[in-house]
Amino acid sequence: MSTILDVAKQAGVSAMTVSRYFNQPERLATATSERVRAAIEELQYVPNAAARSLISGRTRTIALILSDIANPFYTTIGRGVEDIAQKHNYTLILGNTDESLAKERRYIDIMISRCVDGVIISSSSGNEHHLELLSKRSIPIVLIDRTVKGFDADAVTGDTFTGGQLLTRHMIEQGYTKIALIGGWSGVSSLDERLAGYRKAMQIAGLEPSIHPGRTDRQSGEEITMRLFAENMMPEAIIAANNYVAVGAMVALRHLGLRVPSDIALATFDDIESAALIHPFLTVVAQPAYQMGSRAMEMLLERINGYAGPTRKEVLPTEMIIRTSSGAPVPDVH
Amino acid sequence: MSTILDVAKQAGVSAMTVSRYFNQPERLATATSERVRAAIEELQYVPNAAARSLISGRTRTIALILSDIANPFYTTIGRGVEDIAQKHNYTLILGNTDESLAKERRYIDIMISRCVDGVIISSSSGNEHHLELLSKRSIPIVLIDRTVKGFDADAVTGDTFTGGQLLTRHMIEQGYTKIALIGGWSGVSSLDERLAGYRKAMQIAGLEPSIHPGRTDRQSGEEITMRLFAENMMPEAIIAANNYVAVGAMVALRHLGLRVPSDIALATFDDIESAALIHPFLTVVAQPAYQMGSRAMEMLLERINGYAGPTRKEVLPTEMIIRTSSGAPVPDVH
DNA sequence: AAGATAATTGTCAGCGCCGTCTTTTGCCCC
DNA sequence: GGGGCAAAAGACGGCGCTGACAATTATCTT
Repeated sequence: MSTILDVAKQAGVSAMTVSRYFNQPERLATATSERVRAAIEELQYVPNAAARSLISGRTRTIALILSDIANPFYTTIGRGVEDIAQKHNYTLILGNTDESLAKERRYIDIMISRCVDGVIISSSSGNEHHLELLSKRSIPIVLIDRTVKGFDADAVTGDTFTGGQLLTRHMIEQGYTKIALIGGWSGVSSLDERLAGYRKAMQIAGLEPSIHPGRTDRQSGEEITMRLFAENMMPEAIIAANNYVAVGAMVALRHLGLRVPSDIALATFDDIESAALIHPFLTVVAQPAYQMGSRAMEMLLERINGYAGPTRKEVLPTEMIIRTSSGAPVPDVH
Repeated sequence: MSTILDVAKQAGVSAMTVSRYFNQPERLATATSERVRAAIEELQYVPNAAARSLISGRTRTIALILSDIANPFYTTIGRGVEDIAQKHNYTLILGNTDESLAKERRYIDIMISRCVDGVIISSSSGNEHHLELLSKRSIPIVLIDRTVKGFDADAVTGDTFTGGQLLTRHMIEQGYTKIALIGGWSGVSSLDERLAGYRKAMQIAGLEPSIHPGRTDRQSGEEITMRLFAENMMPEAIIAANNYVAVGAMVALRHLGLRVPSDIALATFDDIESAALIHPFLTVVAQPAYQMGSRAMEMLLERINGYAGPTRKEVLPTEMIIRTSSGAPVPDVH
């Protein structure tokens, strides 16, 4: 609407003086400052961010790129990122990729074009090609939840290898021997780690792994579970690659008339907190999603503010929460 | 990094020609076009969005301002908005207000400063003051989930008055007479409507309403429920103002050693889909959150693209989903 | 083949703001 | 009261891009 020049005219000063009102207020005489303030208020002037960042090259904007902004795990991450961003006067751009590399690629271009000051991304990529585009332009990146092979950057992840191992061992301790791992695919670090943890625990126990990859969404969990029984695999326990796969599995099991945990045990990764509070049911390896988000944002801010040291890989501890779905006696209401 | 001038030099043309490559490609000779394309590729040129919008005044950005981006109801709305935005090449800025008018106000300034092309907002405001700032600058607004008294704008809401009435009547039909409404506060349209629906149903049945306002978060639901029993109100049924309040109520009830629905019935608004799929438990009045989001974005796009007709108020139907928490015999697994 | 028309490309200025440098003003001291 | 200095305010250009118009080239027409 009104520009800096309008304000200047109104206050009877030069545009530069108005600019200083915002950027170096201590350099203005009190009387001038007050005149400018009044003019700004009267004209309801708000500086144009585009013009500012055209000069500064900075936008006080960061991008958060996730595969599904409706998944409680990611929204909790988002909440963590936003809280810190807001505290530091950064604005958040949100991108949803649906695990599509093409969409991810598109967002990268948008981020470049918009000169975001930094990017937090949970990349579906096995290779690193896209992300190089950002770092080539020295846009700081923090990887979250998933690392990318061959691409070195700050990263915040959960210790999902240990989580996978614990979860599998827990199932074994319940006396199950036919334990199937369903959903997820190779190439995505967090899923690979879960898989590795599962394999290790199975191997130690001398059990045959039974791996059924797919995607990470609900439908995939449903399909794989249905297939499992259609093909007469009849596992005694299912470990789902993530929360949505578990939800899909539950739907399928109900469909099949199977009761959890009496007919079959189920466990997964990434807690759905609201569901657990309503009804503590799913045994999970929970990752500290909020903390992952806030920590990632903090690390990004450090980079934005000039930290140029070696990349940092923060692996946050995961926590196994035993509830009823895995068939264990639950010590207490959690 | 590289500017349009670098590309122009590289391709041996003027900057304007490069600009046309993006904006009016049909006006370039094929050979020129190809030379420009090559130069762009070689330099990995990406146009600077700030410079563009400085001229055009448009940013292909819209803002989504919600009270809690981690609440499944709002994230589903967000997903709906994002899907449509992405399809039309719009980028999403996210704002989280925690029901704070101050934060809401701050975001409004940020939106103005960033020249967003439109705003979708679920305002916590009873009065309309902030939003006028946007409309004064002719930034299109679509209200979502909540309307604002005295402020006329396009709006997408759920029919939560009818929902509230149905839910209350449902409780009454289960034979409950002491039915408490908890959480939420006056001034927020969607909560007021729920309240009105509740009142009406209670009145028709000749029952005494029992209203215990608060906030919309989990903690509030927990506190109010605890207080209800501390003060010996002993309701037979609780209707929570929204999903998070219900989650809080569940936590409190479990704490109190009460079983739902045998000791007390519970129902609420806004489904938590993943929770329901894991375990169909909470009776709810569900709003079509995804559709609300996508519809709001579509309406916003129409405004952005010049629609200047009268404001539209879309009230989407809600659906009562009867599950076990309300004590009704559940017809079938839902 | 000259003039007219259309297609293609270029020039220049300016969007709103701020960095840099220059000018003006106010103040102090002897 | 004038010289010297610091504080305060202004002038100017340019960030990267595109709109409006101008200039150039190609394509027709008769």
